[in-house]
Amino acid sequence: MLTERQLFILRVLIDDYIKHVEPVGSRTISKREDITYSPATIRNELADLEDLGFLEKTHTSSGRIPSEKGYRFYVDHLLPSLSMKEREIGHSELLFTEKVQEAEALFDQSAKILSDLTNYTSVVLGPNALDMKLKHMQIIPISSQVAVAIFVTNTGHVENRQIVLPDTIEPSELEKLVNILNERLAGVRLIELNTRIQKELSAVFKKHLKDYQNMGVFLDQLLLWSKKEKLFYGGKTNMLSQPEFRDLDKVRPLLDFLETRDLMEKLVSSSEKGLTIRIGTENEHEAMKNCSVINASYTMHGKHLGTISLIGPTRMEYQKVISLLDSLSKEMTNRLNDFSN
Amino acid sequence: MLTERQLFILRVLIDDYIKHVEPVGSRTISKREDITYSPATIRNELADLEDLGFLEKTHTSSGRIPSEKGYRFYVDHLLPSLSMKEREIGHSELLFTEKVQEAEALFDQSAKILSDLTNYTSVVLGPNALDMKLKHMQIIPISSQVAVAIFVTNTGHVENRQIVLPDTIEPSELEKLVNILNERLAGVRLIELNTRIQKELSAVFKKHLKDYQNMGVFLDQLLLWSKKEKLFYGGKTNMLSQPEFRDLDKVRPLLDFLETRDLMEKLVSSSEKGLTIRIGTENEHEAMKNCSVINASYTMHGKHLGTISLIGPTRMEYQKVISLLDSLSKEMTNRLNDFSN
DNA sequence: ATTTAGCACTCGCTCTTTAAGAGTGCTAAC
DNA sequence: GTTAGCACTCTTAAAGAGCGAGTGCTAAAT
Repeated sequence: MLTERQLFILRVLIDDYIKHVEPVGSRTISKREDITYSPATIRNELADLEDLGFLEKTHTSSGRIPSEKGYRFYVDHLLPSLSMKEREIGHSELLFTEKVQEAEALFDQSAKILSDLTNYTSVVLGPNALDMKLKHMQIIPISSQVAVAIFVTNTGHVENRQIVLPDTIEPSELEKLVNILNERLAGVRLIELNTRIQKELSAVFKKHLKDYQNMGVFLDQLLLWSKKEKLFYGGKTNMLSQPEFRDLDKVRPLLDFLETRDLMEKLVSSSEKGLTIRIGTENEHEAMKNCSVINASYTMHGKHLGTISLIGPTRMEYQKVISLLDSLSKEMTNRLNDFSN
Repeated sequence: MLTERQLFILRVLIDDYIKHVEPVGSRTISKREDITYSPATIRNELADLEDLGFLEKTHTSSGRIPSEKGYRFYVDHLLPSLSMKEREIGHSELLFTEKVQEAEALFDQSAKILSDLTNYTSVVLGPNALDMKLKHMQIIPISSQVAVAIFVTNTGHVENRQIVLPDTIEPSELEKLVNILNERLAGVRLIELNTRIQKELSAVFKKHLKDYQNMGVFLDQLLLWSKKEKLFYGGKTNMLSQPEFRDLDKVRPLLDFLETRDLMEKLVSSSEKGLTIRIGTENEHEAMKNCSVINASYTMHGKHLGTISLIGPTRMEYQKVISLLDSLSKEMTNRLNDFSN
């Protein structure tokens, strides 16, 4: 268990390091007005904190920098109360240029705003369209063999794909099929269409469709969902201006990471509501070992839809960033719910 | 006018510089087997070529590097015949993983292949969907006030947007409107829909639609095209491994440029068929002053659809890249035309 | 009239040395 | 328990030496 003084010193040190991005020595800390101990005393405390794993040295006679454990402790126990939150909230409303009409524009702008305000990189993970409910579907033939299948969701999202029409299928049959699907499956989440069809509609098909046999492959093709959630970026290159990434060999993996969809999706996904912070190796990827990721989820009618995330160096300004992310995700939630009125 | 020998030396020098990315001195050139002159002679020629503006020095006693004018001359007059082209062509067919079904996947893969093969950055500018012809349109109400408008083109592309339904409009009227549009405007390019309606359909509307007056704003909203051509990237971060961009302050503007849609679109657009090369400042942007851009257009039924482009340092391997780009754009053209069979 | 050998000279790089500065850990005194 | 003092470590920046690549010019050779 840490003493009051240790807690205090740890917090002061991390605050200072976050601000100046340079190892902090005992003298620097002792210079603060609210500190009554001498540098020597502080040195002793620092040595203890280092032994406990909260601090590190860059070399034998350097000042201290926070370790990953230090940051974790700082984030969990030492963050100043989010009292300044109020001030920021007023802000974020103003930041959206004019009124944002479509959800995509909202996501895009949110990411941009966040990265502009923080100078870090931000990502918004869009809602998974496949979780939306089918409003209407349609198949529009393009040529004798190719058609476009279109699915409109209750949220106004449109999924579409090209499909190959089997030779055997007749236009009238196709129409019947579409009618059945629309009648029976409206309101079903896209992702569930497949199972619902198999469970409930084979009888109906058998009754109304002539060559039901050949339909199987066609239906599979029609309902083979592949698209992933969309990602909206802000400040992709901001990492380049962070002092700890001044080195090309260190930024490269990071930028490559940002460009790799799968990794980003995994990084930024979080089923949890609210706010999660992952520090350094907690992100479980080499390229992210010097970064922290903060995910905040936005919702619609209380349901988790997606996340807005910030990626920055481990010594990011947690306090500022957290309150920002918190208010921004709430603002997104508000606006999204406004859309649906 | 340059002498034979000057031409020869200029070409050898640029070839060497492109290969080794280091200033080339007289000794290096004289060491080549097919050179019979002494370093001193070459020094004289080099001085002349420098006076003529084809070469530069990095400092008073360094070897020479090509100037922008030098590269331009090299590209225009000195490029070895594209005899190796044949060899590459066989290649590019094989490089596509399995069969590519949709156009988007083709563009994406082409960009990836190109950047993998060159280690530079590549961009494919997708076709402008607004140049495609309307196959079918539809308006699907989501709520009492919001609807989704969907336009399917003859190429199977789907454009969609959300629109606000005026209170005054009745469902039956909406249906009529859509029917009229589909009957009268099938085969018209999306971009032209607006003018066609204004020119030819006002009479029809007046006849069939009740509140034709209020329709104006609604139609404007419906046909307000904003989407731009899509961009597909490959090797976005490849520039980081180019020796001339080892410096962070030099890459930063470049990467920022790559992320700026407007600039990229302008950079990569070219109405010309075939292949265009822009070197350094010819790209008319500070961030691109040390880069060359090569655009190759791909077509469908002989019509220019879009471009596949390569962005690399001015000392890129023009020969290799040009032949690659040439065959790749042709391959894209082939495959696109196959789709439409 | 070219071409070439020779040579002095210029830069850029790398390596070493030096000195200054920041910071630590330890000891002994307060 | 706290602190002053001090030896020691490590980093950084600056200065200087030496090397190598390359040039430009001159004078001789072809």
